[in-house]
Formats: sequence, C-alpha cells, structure tokens
Amino acid sequence: MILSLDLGSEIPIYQQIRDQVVVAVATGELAEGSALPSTRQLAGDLGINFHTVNKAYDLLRREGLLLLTRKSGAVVRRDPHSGPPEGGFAEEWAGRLRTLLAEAAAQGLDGPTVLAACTTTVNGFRAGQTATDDEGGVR
Amino acid sequence: MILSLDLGSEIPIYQQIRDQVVVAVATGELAEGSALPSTRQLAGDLGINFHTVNKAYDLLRREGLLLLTRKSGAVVRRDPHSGPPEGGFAEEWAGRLRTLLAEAAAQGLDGPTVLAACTTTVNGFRAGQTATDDEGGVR
Amino acid sequence: MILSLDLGSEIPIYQQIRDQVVVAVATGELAEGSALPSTRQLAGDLGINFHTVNKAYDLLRREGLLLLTRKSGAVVRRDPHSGPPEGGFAEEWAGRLRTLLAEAAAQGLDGPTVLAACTTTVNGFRAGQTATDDEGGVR
Amino acid sequence: MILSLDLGSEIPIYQQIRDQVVVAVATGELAEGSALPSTRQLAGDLGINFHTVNKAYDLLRREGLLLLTRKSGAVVRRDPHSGPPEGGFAEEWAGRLRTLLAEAAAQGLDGPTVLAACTTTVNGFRAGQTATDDEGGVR
DNA sequence: GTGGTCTAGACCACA
DNA sequence: GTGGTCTAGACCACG
Repeated sequence: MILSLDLGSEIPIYQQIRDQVVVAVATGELAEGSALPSTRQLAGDLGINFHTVNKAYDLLRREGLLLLTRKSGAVVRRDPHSGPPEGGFAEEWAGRLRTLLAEAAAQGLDGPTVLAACTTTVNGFRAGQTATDDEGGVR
Repeated sequence: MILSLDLGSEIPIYQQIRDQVVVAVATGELAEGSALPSTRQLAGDLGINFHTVNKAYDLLRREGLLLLTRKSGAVVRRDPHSGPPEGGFAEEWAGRLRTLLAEAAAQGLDGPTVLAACTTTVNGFRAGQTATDDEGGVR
Repeated sequence: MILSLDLGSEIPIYQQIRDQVVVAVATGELAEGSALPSTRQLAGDLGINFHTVNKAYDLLRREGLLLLTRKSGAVVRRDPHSGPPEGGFAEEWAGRLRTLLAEAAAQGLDGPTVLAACTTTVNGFRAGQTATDDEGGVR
Repeated sequence: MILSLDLGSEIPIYQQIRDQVVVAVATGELAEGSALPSTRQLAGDLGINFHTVNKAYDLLRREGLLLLTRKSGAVVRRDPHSGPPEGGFAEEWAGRLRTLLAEAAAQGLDGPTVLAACTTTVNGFRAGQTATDDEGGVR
C-alpha cells in the first residue's frame, strides 16, 4: 500500500491519509485483517510528524475501519459494519453527494457521463457490491 | 431561494453558501439569468458578515457560475459551460467522487443503494441532463 | 462554570474536562446556548496547553454537545439529541453501567443503596426527566 | 465462565478481564469460593501474554475479590466485604456514576429509561441485594 | 479574535 | 515495541 501525499494542499494531510485508506479498503486493495504500518513507522516513511498519522488513524478507528492495538499496531477491521450505517449518516452523505454531483453538472459534465463515472467507481469496489446494470456489470 | 446555514459546522460558511447555490442552479431551482441578493442584503438576512458572502460570490464567479456586475449585482450565467469542463477538473472531480463513494461503502451502504442515490440525484437536476435507469441510461 | 482538574490523575486531563462539561450540561448548570471559554482562554486559566482543551472540545463536538464556531468560540448546543441516541450507544452504555454497578456491589454497597444513588443522581439532572417513583420524586 | 476480550478496544485488556470477573461475581455466575484458571492457563486460552492476566488478577486481589495462593491458584473470596466499603470509595464511585448517567442523558436517554436500566441491572445481581421496583424498592 | 493544523520532543501505560 | 498523552511554538483559514 502506497500513500501519495500532497503536502501544501488545502486538504489536511491527516485527511488525505484517511481518505486513501478508506478508498483502499473499499476497493479491496487493503484486505480486511491486513496490518498498516505503525504510526511512527508511517510518519517516518512519509516524512511527516507521527502526530499527523496518529490523527488519521484515530479518525479511521472512530469510523470503525481500523483496529488500533498496542501490540500489533493498526489492523483493518474484519467487520467494519455488518448492518446498515448508523442513523443520520445516510442523510448527511446524500447531501454531500448532491453537492458533488451538482458541481459536476455546473462544470459541464452531463448526466450520463456523471452516472457512468459513479457506476464505474462502485464496480471497482470489492465484489458482492456489483451494480444494478445487466449481468455484464462493468462493461 | 432559501439558504439554510449551519453555523458551527466544520464546513466554512462561505462554502455552504457556494454549495447551496451550485445545487440550486443544478436543480433549476435557481434559473439561469435570475439575480441573487446583493452581498450586503444576503449578509443581513443571514446575520453574517458581508465579507463572507462576498467570498462565496467570488468563488462562484471564478467557477463561471455567477456574473458579478456593479449595476445588476449577482446574476446566474446563462451559459455556464457549453462544452466539456476545463482540463484537470474531470480527474480531480473523479477522485473526490471515488472518496465519497468509498466512504459510503465503508459505512455499510451497498453498491445498488449507492448507485440508486446517484441516479435519483442526477435525475433531480434540470432537464437536458436526465438519465433514466433503463438500458440506455447508464453508460 | 468552574472546572477542577486533577493533574497527575490516571484519567487524562482532556477527559476530565469533557466529563465535567457533560455533567454540567446534564444538571443544567451549563445552560444550552451558553458559551464556554475559548480553547486558549480556558487553557490559560487552567494552566494547561491549549491542545489539551482542544481535544476535550473536539470530543464534545463529536458527541453533539458542543458547537465550535470560529467567531463565537464554543457554545453548548441547543438540541444535542432530539430523538433516541444512535444505534449501538445504548448497548455500549449498558455494559459500562453493569460494570460500574457490579463494582459497587463488590465493594459492599447493597442494591438499595446503589439504586438510591442512581435515583438521586438522575433526579439531579435538569427537569423533564424526573424519576419513575411517586409524585414526590426524590423521596 | 467465559471471557470475551475485545483486542483493539481502547480499554486495556487487563481491565477487561478484571471488569468481567467483577460482573461475574456480582451476578453470581462466579460463585464465591470457586477457582479461576491459572494465569498461564487463562493467558493461553485467551491467546495473550500471561503478564496481562497477572496484572488483572493482582488488581482483583487488591480490590479484595480474589485470594491468590501459591497452591490453589486464584479463588473468589467468600467474604469480599461484609461491612460498608472503605473510606473514600463511595464518593469516588458516586462521581463516576454521575458521569456515566450524565453521559446517557446527554445522548438522549431520558430519566425513566436510565433508572429502569439501573434497576434491571441491580436486580440481576445475586440474591441478598435484590430490590424490586415496588414502593419499598428505591429508597 | 477564533478554531484548526503541523511540527517537535518528552513521558507514560500496555503488551 | 506499540499507541496515547501532554507540552510548546509556529502558521493558516475563517469571520
């Protein structure tokens, strides 16, 4: 697993780390149960302070994606969320989705293009979550 | 057009304004050519500093959504973007989309649910960009 | 509102702050809508680092008790939780309750005494949440 | 008696063990006079370091719940605490109770619900400390 | 002015 | 060794 940081970006470093881990878990690139580098290890590799990594890991733990143990470091949880997400998340998330899609529309991307991007992205996630399309799925 | 601000949100106020305008334009709630309140007017209504509104308007102008003139105030542009978006936007946007969708997956929303949300949202935008869920739809 | 910290306690300072704010809100000592000192202000008063206060405030915000704004500082939320708590909290909380009550039993406190303490404590919270007892409530 | 550990919890393992033993003794699931597995035995079963088990047992011994002998291993004391608890415990415990109950209130659990949970929990403890919810109960 | 982020270095508890 | 806490000081974005 390789993280590519953009120091100097307006997006906080700790959130870049968190985002990339989330995506990696969703795509299956980061298998459940696999271990991540320790905070200080990763901080050293990335050339940043371990507190920054700490914050990212802490975020991921709160979201239920990471298991932080004092002996084995950080491990991707096997059962992030068995059932549907907690109350309130879906609404909050839908709002963000609406904003993001509207942004695309405002910049000239038409509906079909946007939906194609959504489908492709979702189909890129780990199996068991294939799209509604036909049996061919990703195409 | 009614703006609902969440003071105390981690999202900056100016961005909340900008986001809601973007969505309103996409859905057609805010027709092209229609005028927005003046910065001082809106700031007064919302009970915030007019500099904040100014920043939001300026953002929208730079994104090509708003036309700021000294006499007519802020007007929604008639031709926001006829062609495809400028270089780099699509990639940057796709990255954000991937992160957002991965987040949903991580919280337990399955693929079909996520795609349904995408479709519904896009279909809610103004005509000319609609895409139904029949076979022609997602491509 | 006065916070009494026990530096050198095994309980982290940021959690002491958080706990006392939670209790103060529950008892009504800290009215909803009232403002707390700014992070740096409180840190100065308590003689601790502002990062520590920051962490406590951040915790309280995540729990929905505090509203952190960049202009007014920290404000107690008016509507912490309108409905029942999010899924999972009740179970997790019940587990902690069981441990705490068992601890009392282990140290020789008998059932009635423990329940009396519970009733008294709950009745000490802000109105609208009086106990099941008879109309006299507190005994 | 079965211990269920949550490695990766923010609660130290040794305390999880200690907590569950305390609860088991309170409910009577672990009868007074019964023996617990040896430290190495339990450590092996749980797949953890025996030092960790050692620490938990030592804690329980200091709290007066366990009797550690070189020949019989760990045995639940027959007379944990005949009289009232030692000075200082009640106050310290009441403080923790207040914090815990306030937390529930802050998350939207109302008074009656909280008290019902308390009553149910206490009634689940071993006989001699029962207290029903009739008029004699809470006092 | 506010909160938020990042860095740096120290110390501690857990395993 | 791990993560967690606290301190200290710098800089930035928001309002």
